[in-house]
Amino acid sequence: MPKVTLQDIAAHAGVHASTVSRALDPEKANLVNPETRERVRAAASELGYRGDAVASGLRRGRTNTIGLVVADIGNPFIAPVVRGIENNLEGRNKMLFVTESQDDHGRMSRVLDSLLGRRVDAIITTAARLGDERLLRQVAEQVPMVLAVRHLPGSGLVSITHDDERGGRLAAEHLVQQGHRRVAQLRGSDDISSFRGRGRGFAEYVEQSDVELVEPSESGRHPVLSEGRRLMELLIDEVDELPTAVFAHNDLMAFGALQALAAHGLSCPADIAVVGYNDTIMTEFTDPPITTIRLPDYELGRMAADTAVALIEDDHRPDPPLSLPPVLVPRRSTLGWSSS
Amino acid sequence: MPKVTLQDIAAHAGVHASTVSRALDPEKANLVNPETRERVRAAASELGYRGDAVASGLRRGRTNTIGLVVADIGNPFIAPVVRGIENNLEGRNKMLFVTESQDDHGRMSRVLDSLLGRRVDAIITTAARLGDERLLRQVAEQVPMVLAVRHLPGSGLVSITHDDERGGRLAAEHLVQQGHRRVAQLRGSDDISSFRGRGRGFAEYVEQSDVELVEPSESGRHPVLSEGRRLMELLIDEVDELPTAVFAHNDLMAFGALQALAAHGLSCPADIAVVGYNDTIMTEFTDPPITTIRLPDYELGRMAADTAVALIEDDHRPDPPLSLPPVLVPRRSTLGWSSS
DNA sequence: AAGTGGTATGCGAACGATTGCAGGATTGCT
DNA sequence: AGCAATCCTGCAATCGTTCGCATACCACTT
Repeated sequence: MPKVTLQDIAAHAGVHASTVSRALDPEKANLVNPETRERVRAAASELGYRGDAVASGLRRGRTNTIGLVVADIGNPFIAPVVRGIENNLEGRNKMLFVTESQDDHGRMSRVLDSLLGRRVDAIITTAARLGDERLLRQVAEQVPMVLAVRHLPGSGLVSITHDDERGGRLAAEHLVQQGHRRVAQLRGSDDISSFRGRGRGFAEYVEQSDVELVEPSESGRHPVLSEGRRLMELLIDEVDELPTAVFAHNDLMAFGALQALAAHGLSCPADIAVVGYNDTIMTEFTDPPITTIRLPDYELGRMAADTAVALIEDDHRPDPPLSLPPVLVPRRSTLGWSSS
Repeated sequence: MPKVTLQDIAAHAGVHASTVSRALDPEKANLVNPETRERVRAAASELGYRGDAVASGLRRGRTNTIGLVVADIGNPFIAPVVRGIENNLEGRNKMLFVTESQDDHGRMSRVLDSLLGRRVDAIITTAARLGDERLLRQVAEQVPMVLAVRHLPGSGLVSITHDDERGGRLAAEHLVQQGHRRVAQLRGSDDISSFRGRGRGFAEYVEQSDVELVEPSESGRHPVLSEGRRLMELLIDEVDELPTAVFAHNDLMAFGALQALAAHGLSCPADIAVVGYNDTIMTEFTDPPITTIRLPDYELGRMAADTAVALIEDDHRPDPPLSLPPVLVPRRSTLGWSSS
């Protein structure tokens, strides 16, 4: 089957290609005589016509595509965000280019360039890191851009994030309520806004509650299991008196902490309670199941897509940077502890 | 910044646009005088030229894009496959459209249509189900297509999969070696080739080893936790004598089975050993950790991309349908059992 | 009969890059 | 000096759609 074009239909229906174009465009179908319109549509479906989005994109200067840059496609927290974006776009018949920055500035720069070359109508990225400001702002001058999940404070870029400060506070609140008087936190990477938010929210609440806060001397380089274990070990080495609870900046690190505790003969929650972040599916399966913070990831994805589309359609930015509320999910890793 | 075109560079460098096009195309750069070539390149980078992939795509009939259809973006087994594809393509400066079929034939048909309209150079799908043959074959006539992970036996479509039959056999072999004489399996969806393969490989090996095979009267509708639990309950209800080991068609179902066992006061592995499939990260965290089958997902993604590119470049299909070898990862859910 | 307004269609020039063809300039050879 | 080969560049058409403009037709009004 050689591809069938507007010309073919035009010939088949005895009209000019431009008429076919109009007849097939819902926006302009009213400009063409109902009778011809029907004839054209019949011809189109008979020949199996399928518009050429590339040609259309060139002519209109709108491709109906959106570019997405994520740090790591394999990251389980990100998948629901991507789903949210895709599902939203599918309904608007736009398509999504997915790329990976791997938390590498150079690679980020390259994929952004590729996306611009592809003439995407907008770019969404969940991969922003402190230090990317200049690059991202420059891109944002050329195409509507939305920061999702991670944002860049003070950059003026449109963003839609989880309220991580509140998430950190929820964790602290929960621990304080359980009676803990000395708590610790294991931080994720310093150059990622979402971890900073968690850290700030947690620390602020703890301080204002007159509870002691201890921390290891380092932050996690990457928010992975081994880093959780390492930081927990570090903490055990460094402090004189152990905390009775630990807030890990994500579930993987929480599990790493659990391993470190076990290795030192400490039990959770009896000796030390543990809170994670993200409500990854694994938190239900661990022993003990881990108390964690649940985030509306899918919803965030949908909203990021909404925002991108809004930016495309009317070039004005939605006013307040949006942030979505997290929820605490209590499980045995904190519920079994009791001050004695 | 209004976009800069070949014309702009041409004007700036005092040559014709076609010369600019040649100078900038690595393939044809040798056709143009080294001196002019330099002048053109200088002008291009000075003006910040960035080719228009849309225009180029229209003219060349090649968009350097590939479409991917997955069943569920959130599925943790799929993420590494997507990464493999994306990482491979990134190096060839092609981009990936990602779409979701949600295991729905109608939706699959719609997204394939969209992809065709976008003039992708090839389509990769990990979402093929029995019953999709006609649709997929029809699409394959219009654009190179690769089935990944799931294939359609007898369809003649190019595919690259895991060797699930072997995976099933590995599970059986392991259990038989451990001394089990009566085993069961909890099947995933019937209309997905990878589950069928597991089922066949397992059953064949079990039979030829003169070990008794019992199964619940149903297969899982979706391969999820609740189905694993349901099938395990069903099995416990239905059989006179319980098996001493169960092969669940994926890790989630395995964990569901674990829950059902616990609910009936049965312990794993002492009473019943459990094997999962996929080596999802959760299998390490459960209690007990679950023996499972590990698959080279990322590698499969890379190879799927290779195959797609090969099909694009020379239209002949690589001869044998490829399938990649799985590996058994033994953990406590089977190692602690012993015949008495 | 001339003028006005509306509707339905055709015409042709874009969008930006690519490429077959042709021709001008240069070089080498006899 | 004459001729061919080689190298480099320009010309113009093309990919498939879209859209501003012009035009043709019809129906009314005055």
